[in-house]
Amino acid sequence: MGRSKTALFTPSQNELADLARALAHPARVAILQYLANSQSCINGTLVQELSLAQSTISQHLQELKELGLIRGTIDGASVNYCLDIPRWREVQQYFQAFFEQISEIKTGDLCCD
Amino acid sequence: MGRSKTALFTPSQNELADLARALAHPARVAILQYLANSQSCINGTLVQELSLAQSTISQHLQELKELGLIRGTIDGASVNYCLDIPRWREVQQYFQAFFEQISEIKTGDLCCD
DNA sequence: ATAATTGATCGTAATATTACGATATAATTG
DNA sequence: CAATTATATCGTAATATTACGATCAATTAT
Repeated sequence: MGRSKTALFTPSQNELADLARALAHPARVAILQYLANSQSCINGTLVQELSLAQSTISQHLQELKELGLIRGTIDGASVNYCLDIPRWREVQQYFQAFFEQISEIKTGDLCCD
Repeated sequence: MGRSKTALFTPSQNELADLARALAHPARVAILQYLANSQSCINGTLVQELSLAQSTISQHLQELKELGLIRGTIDGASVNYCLDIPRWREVQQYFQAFFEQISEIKTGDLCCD
């Protein structure tokens, strides 16, 4: 974030920004969609699906994991990644609240219309 | 984006990622909230509101403008910034579609529960 | 016309992200 | 046990973002 200024903003603003950052890369969007559609959600499968290096995908997975959006459970030599559904609903709420807050505004209220 | 790989992803994935990137900084979240709540939405007011340099805020405003999320109309020496409501609804739809796509999945479908 | 105000743009430093190959770790197979 | 497979982590280069001061362009006020 350049020289970091997170302290200037509310926890809620920082939280939304963090969640948005999770979706702010097409590879992570693709990963989430793939996990949503697939029963066999393992890292290896993703490497074939997206054409990115294994280490790159692992890195993206870690980021999603840190934000709690996905969970990984060890299954022998491989890892089963899947969406964390409860957390996901929470995130959806967060975005929805933001969007509602914004679109509450009636067109007539705006200064430049 | 490091070495850019946008060509690997669908237009839809890239579009969502771009929109998410717009929200991926607390200053921009704050700007959008402020514009939503305020009738007097001018750049100068924002500089007092957020404590960031004028040039920094201008930069954030340009980013939001490029994505069509806000519009600026010149009003004498100053500029009136406001949300682009129609575009905003479009964006909301975009996110909503994504969230619905994700949460269509029933818990039982997942491999690691 | 000059000065003051407003906002955009430029240049640049600090920092963060993205991507990859190489290597490490852990489980599985032969 | 050695080889293989699956994933994580490290190191690092390329690129992008964030932030600021300085400056420019336009408008308004004196």
